[in-house]
Amino acid sequence: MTENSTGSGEPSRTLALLWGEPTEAPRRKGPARSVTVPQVVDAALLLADEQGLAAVTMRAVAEKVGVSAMSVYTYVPGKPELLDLMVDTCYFRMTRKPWGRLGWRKRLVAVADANRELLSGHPWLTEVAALSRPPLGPGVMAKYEHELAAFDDTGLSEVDIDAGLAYLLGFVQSHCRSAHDAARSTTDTAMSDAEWWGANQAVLARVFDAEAYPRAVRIGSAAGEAQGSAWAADHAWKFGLARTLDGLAALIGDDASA
Amino acid sequence: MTENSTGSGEPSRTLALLWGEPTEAPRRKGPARSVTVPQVVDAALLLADEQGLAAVTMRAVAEKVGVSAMSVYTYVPGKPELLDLMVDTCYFRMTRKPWGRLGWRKRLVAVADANRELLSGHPWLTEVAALSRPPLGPGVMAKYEHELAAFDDTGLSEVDIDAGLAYLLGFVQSHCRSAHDAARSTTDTAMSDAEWWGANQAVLARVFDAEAYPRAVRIGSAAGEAQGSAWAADHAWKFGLARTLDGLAALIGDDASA
DNA sequence: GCCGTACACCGTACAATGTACAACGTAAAT
DNA sequence: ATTTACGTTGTACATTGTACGGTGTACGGC
Repeated sequence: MTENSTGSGEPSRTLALLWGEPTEAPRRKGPARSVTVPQVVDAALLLADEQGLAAVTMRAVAEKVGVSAMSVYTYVPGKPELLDLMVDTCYFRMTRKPWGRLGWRKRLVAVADANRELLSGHPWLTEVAALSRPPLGPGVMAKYEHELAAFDDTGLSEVDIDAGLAYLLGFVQSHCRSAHDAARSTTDTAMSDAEWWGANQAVLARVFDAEAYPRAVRIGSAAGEAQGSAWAADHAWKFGLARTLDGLAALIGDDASA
Repeated sequence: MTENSTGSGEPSRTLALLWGEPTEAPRRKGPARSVTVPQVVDAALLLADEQGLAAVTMRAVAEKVGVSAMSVYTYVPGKPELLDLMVDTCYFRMTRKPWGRLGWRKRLVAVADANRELLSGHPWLTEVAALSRPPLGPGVMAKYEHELAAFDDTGLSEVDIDAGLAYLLGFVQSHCRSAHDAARSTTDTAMSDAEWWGANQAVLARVFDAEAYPRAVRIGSAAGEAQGSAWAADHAWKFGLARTLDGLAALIGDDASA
């Protein structure tokens, strides 16, 4: 195990798990299973949401569902597959309202907002979810289908729709990852931005040639002061989303926006 | 240790390390140090570049520089700080040509290309480098200053320049992260895209309702076939970069591009 | 010249992780 | 009643970051 990467292991076994094992012969030989796969996944999700991805250990999940550590392996082939299931489950539970008569721009804003909300509720997703080659479960498929539909009336080619959606989601994921670990660095060091700046200022003053970095000093402090750190994330969001939509508008041709 | 997060520990100590310890009294009491901090960092960089971030263990670094595992801690407070040093060193070594008379669009393309090249040469950077609150070392500062200068004649406000740069870099990082772990998933499973698809097709055919996901099937296979997987990354790059620049152009006002 | 002290270095040890392995028990199939 | 397949579990191992204490070295003050 090298990393928290998703999507390793025997693929067909993983797929069967993701889709709920439809080949399940209802009667088996041995003793009855004491829990279910969704219970295991839910336990892992609870741990990740409440205490972060690092708290998702096989032993912790096992204890949460009330079995021994090794029993988890009878439900799930290993930790990477468990992560796949967690991701797909999160995707599956997103609410998906039909698009109705909204223009493409409002649709894409809705896609972005929904993904931002998802990643705010499950920050660990930014550390785990791969944009490319995700686990092909029902959640991923439903999400993909629904978000593709947001591009229905844009007139883009199929390849461009795929690329455009990936681009939009890439922005959201990148933003949320930054916002998330900015929030975490102020949280789990128990050190406010002001304190951190104060602690470093002494060293910086001794070592730092302000004349060598005029723009960095000017713009960095301007950006730093203007943004109360909590507000900063919101500003970056509005800025980035507007840029992203304008960039796509240049490709689509803005007929009926607003 | 929870994660490969950068930037923990006593901040002033880290800063002094980053800036090469200018308070260094040249003569000390005990025996001479057998190696130097840059040697330690270079060893770690070599490991990361050649065998991935997971190969950067304190023991491996120690062996590479020829000391015992615990001796590394006399050069570096801990692993997070070592990662900070690695990141800052990579940034510091980027080539920075003065911008001359290029228009803003070409400048931003150059910024994006340079960062893409950086992240291609050091893929582990996408797993470690935080866009927000990076280690304030000389490399980070020089890079920041140089890239801010690319916005010099755009007429943007200071806050917008900062946001615009972050937006551009966010795209590059997001793209390279996807490209990198797409490449890795075809590499380290020893399974080509074709094999992977073949292995999954049987299960998917049994479980998958093609009528439920018309767009996903159509667009997904269109995008999949059109892209020979190696070509896909390049296409996504060109697409995304064009969108990003168009998005910024909508803010800047395109006077003299090309 | 001598010695105390500060510091570099190192071996050992510990807690946490994913998971391989084998023993044990249970319930359906024969 | 015996076989057989499978769920459950305890133990064990390799790997990680790093805390701790011991050992030796070289400089500063006498």
